[in-house]
Amino acid sequence: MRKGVLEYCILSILSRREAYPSSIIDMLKQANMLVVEGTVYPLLIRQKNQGLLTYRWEESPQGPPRKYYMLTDKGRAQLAEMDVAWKEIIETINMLKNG
Amino acid sequence: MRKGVLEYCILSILSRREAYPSSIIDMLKQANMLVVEGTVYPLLIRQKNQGLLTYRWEESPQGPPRKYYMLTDKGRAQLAEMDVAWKEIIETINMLKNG
DNA sequence: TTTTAGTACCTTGTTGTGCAAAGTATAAAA
DNA sequence: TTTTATACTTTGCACAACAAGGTACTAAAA
Repeated sequence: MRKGVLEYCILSILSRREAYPSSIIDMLKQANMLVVEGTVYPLLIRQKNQGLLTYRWEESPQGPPRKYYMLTDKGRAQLAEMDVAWKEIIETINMLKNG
Repeated sequence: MRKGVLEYCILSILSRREAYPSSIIDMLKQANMLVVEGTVYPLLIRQKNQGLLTYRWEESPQGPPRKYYMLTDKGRAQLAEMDVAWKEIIETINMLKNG
């Protein structure tokens, strides 16, 4: 069931602060939202191509440079829509369960 | 985002009472969970093949006979697991949004 | 100076889900 | 007997998630 909400999770994470893919994966793992690189990298690229995200390179203290992603205005608008949609889904489930 | 929770929705509907596919689709539509036949029929067959559902034929007052689906014990157990998983997903989203 | 270890980003091929569209079948009304 | 309404089913496509493997940069160890 977690599958469908991944896009929402990533926008939510980036709404708090910019982050690079490896750290996003770590955050999702810590939140019990297990995912793998092969899922997250293409998803970030898709969201960037939709104009929801943008990024900048930054040198790392150790290792190769990091690609810091952040929300665009369009991404913030999309997140606001998804906040509404998410509440509706929760309502819907409650309705189906309780009548 | 609705996509991933369809299986859960159907088990939830059938936990209240048995139902035939056309009426399940109507219930989902009324709950703003828009779906189409080409999604629901294969899903019901999948859940039946997994042993989560069973069905019986019943004559309709008008039109062709209806295929009434109902939960098996295994289906009820699966639903209980999904109830837990669903709560966890809601918690996870909250955590990602608020830290 | 070459190799290894650690970190980070990316791609390819497979699988399964959701959907549009078309198809089959029953029953009753026109 | 054709149409209308209801109901179940199948086919082919598109795309998302994943496993697995690949590329590349940096620093420390050999």
